[in-house]
Amino acid sequence: MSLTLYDTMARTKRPFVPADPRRVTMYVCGPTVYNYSHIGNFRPVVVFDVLFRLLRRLYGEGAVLYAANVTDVDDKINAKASEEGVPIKTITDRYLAAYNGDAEALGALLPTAQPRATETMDAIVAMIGRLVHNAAAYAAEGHVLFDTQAYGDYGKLSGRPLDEMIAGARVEVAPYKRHPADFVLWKPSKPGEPVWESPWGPGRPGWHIECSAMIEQELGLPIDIHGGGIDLVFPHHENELAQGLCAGHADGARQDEGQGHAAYAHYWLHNGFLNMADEKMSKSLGNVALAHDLLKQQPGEVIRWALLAAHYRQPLAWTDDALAQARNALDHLYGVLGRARHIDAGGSGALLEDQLEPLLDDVNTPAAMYLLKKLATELDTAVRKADPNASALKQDLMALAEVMGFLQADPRVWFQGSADADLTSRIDALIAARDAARVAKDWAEADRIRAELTALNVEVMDGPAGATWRIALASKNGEQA
RNA sequence: GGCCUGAUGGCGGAGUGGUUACGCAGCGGACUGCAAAUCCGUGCACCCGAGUUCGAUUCUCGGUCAGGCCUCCA
Repeated sequence: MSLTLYDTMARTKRPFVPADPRRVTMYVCGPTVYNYSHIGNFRPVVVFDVLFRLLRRLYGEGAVLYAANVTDVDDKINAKASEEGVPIKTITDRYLAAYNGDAEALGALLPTAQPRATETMDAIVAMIGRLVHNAAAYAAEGHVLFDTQAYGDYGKLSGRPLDEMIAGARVEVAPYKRHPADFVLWKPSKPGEPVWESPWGPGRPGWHIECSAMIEQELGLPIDIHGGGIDLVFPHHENELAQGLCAGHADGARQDEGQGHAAYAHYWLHNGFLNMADEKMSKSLGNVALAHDLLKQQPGEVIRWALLAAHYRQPLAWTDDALAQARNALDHLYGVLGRARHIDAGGSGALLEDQLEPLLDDVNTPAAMYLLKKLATELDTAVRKADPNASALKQDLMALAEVMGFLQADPRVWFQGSADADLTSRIDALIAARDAARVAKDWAEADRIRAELTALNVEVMDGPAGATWRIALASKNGEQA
């Protein structure tokens, strides 16, 4: 059983072979913490969480190192801090906590490392120093710039040869740049902004260098997998790659087979965008939906399902209907689990190859979800027929669900939704009374009680083992259940 | 202007050189005191043109449309 991943550099799917199966490394570009992140920002969080879980399943929990950075030095952070009249740490701590809270609600495991730029400053300065020493960077007017001419393969990842980019460049070129494509490694801080010491004068790092330094510090180069949104391919990842290689830590400049390229990351993975009405969701377009707000209206698992409903490289349209369908699918699965609650899943939880297969094929979550639903239907049938296979089916279902980060809640709790303990016991009493009326064939009373439950927004589902209930779906126009 | 993706039924969404998964919605049936839930069955699609091929939705080329990147945007 082997994993295949689509590598942006090779522009094709390649079998995944870690440099060291006892130490598999993955790095994903994380948030700039100056505000709440929108739901599109969480697509890579959820997608790479599935890959993280899958890798842990394949190589062992302790064998996978997953680092996701936190950019806590940035113009927007400075602006927010001065607006509120507080230190930047107040801002970054606040929004990092919110981000991690939202990620957790979406069922994402915490990465094994979450380095912050402010805590990586020594490594950043050291790496810039090596770039200058290697003549791959130069200081000019208080800035240090990466010399793109020093790296012959610049543009290879994104498929943009340097000369073409100059032709299409629309940006005004700063006078201190030797070449228009050169990018900032270090720059002076403006008055009042946070500042760090460096051999080139006080200032702060550019964005790209932070990721390379963190990777080197947290994971060591080269890494197995580097992930992020498709928009980061250029310039961010192109620049990371260039500076990372020229800083000379890739000892022996290992050549990747078939890539003809010294290694920085052996596999580059990029997720497609989440779109709002056919357009990219972005703050500048003003069409954002904050994960923080969505999580107040829907269980995180519903949002997670909707985020994984399309293959990670495909664009994903974000609509109310997608959320409703996600809710529907999960209700179905939890319904099956509720009916199978007396079945002991037992066993080792080992996954058979054919169950993991969709995920092994470039993390094909829609195909895996289809399998999840199929297993659930089989389990439901087996439970109804008292088939002894039910235990094995439940085990298979739960094992696949765990790798995908689904179905970890108790079915009863899932359907209770927003009901508190008080309401829950009241509903349970009504259900019991109605069951009694039904046994007595007092249909009028049974229907009266059902009407009462409906008024409480509770749906009743009769079954052989007695009635179960759930809080009804929020209506489509977004009302709270 | 340059570069890069994508185009599958009413909607969502996989996949394939030769009967096009599946979900939702629709329709029919089973079950049910009635409903709901569940189960079974069923109708509906591969952007256009050319090429390669015995055969193309799948491969190649061209076109159209849509989206993205070229601005420290997941």
